[in-house]
Amino acid sequence: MRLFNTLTRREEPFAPADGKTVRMYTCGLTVYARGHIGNFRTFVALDVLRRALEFEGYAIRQVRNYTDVDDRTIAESLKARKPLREHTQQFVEAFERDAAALGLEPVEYAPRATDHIAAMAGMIQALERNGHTYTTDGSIYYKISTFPEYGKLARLDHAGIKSGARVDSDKYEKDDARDFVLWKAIKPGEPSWEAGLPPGRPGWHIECSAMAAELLGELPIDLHGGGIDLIFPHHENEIAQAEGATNRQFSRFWVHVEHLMIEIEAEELPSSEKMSKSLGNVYNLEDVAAQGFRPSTLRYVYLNTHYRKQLKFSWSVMAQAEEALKRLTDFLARLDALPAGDANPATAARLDEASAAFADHIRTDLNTAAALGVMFELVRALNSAIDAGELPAGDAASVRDTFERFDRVLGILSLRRAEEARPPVPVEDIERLIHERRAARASRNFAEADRIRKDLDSRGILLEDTTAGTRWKRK
RNA sequence: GGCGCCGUCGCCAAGUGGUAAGGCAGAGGUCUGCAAAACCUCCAUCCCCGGUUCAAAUCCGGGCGGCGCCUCCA
Repeated sequence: MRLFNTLTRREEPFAPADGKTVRMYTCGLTVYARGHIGNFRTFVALDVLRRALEFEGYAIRQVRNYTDVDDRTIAESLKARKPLREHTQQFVEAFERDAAALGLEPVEYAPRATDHIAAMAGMIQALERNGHTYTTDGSIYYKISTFPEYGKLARLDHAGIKSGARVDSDKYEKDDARDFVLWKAIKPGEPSWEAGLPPGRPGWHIECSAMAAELLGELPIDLHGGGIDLIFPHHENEIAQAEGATNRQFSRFWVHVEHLMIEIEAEELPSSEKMSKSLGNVYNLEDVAAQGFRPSTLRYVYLNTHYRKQLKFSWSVMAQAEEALKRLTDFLARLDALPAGDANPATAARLDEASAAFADHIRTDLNTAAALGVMFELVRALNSAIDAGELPAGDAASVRDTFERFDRVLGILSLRRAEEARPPVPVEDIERLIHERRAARASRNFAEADRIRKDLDSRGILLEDTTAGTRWKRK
């Protein structure tokens, strides 16, 4: 497996340190609002990474956290006049629903930051012992000047950070503009913890360092991932914390996923901007459904672009993906109606070739777009073989196996299948109507046959007549 | 102002030194009660200008355009 490592800005061979289990930490959602499809691009990309590593035969121990205490979660819970925990709970649940809808595999640990305050306090105390901190007005800060390697991930030099055009908006007093807060002093109306520190609450960055070390064991962990916007300051600060506290490397590999972009309307020149809550240009899974699309289609859109490239999202792209996905599922459905006969030796060769090419692309920094291309080339070859009468039923199982193997990494076909299992019309009704329509067609009552098809069509079910009978699918 | 990424067919998108994957859309054809699906054929020389090389979409330089980070952010 070759992966692009942000630490070195190079593609490098990746394997877990112990050769067996990948210990990975991926930054999750800040639960002050429902996650949008830009957030989920990252989560799906990291899910594919997880699946690809499993495909390689590794076991996985993954942490994906919920940030449930920070300025925004607190502000929103105050606004909603709800306790912090209660307010964030609904977004944790929404995330879990959305994640399942997009076919994300469950992770081993999905901790909420507020359940791990003690681990954070412990790391802050270790940083104090190592001389990396100072306290001002009850808040504890990380003194960057004590960590010479600061900036090694983001590759920002000190001068660059200082001369930034923006003014630091943090209200707390810091010695140096680059210093960041580890623990914020208690403020009226805000939740606080003690945990052996002055009453207060954790800064944003400490949770990830602390939970990674607590849940994944000895540092360094194998891999840390997240959205590209987290490189600085979040991941840079995580490194300073974990390495300052333990004097060990934090993570061997860093993987970052590019943004999902959305077009800016009413601009003469084609331009776009990242989807983000602060820009107010977000769509979530509910909006996707309202446009008539299923989560599997979105997952396909995600995989059609390499994870390190900005993804140009639009509803037109979704419609294109839906058609592409149908081509795949239509092909798989054709496999059910193959003529009897023993396996054709040519099929196995074709399958092996495609499997090798597919694995090769996935192993090369997770090139899912190229891997999809392999899949479609195989579909065309096999469709041709069916038309030529060269793909007998004896080949069906191995063909299906091959696509199932691809899908263990992509997670698209199984997701679509799960969606199909809940069609808008009960399956018994569909089958009854197909039966009635067959009788009508047998007696050449085509008007009635067409009426039944139109009726189902209006309810979201398409009927297709094949030599092996009539089959149905969702629109 | 600093750091970095990107610009490939109408749309989405692989390819990063050896002569342009794939999907969608489109055109023509085969098949078909109709419809669909499928198949066949057609459909780009890679933003512009220089340079390096036997050979460049791929490397270098300069433009033009888009985007991100430097502040909360997936």
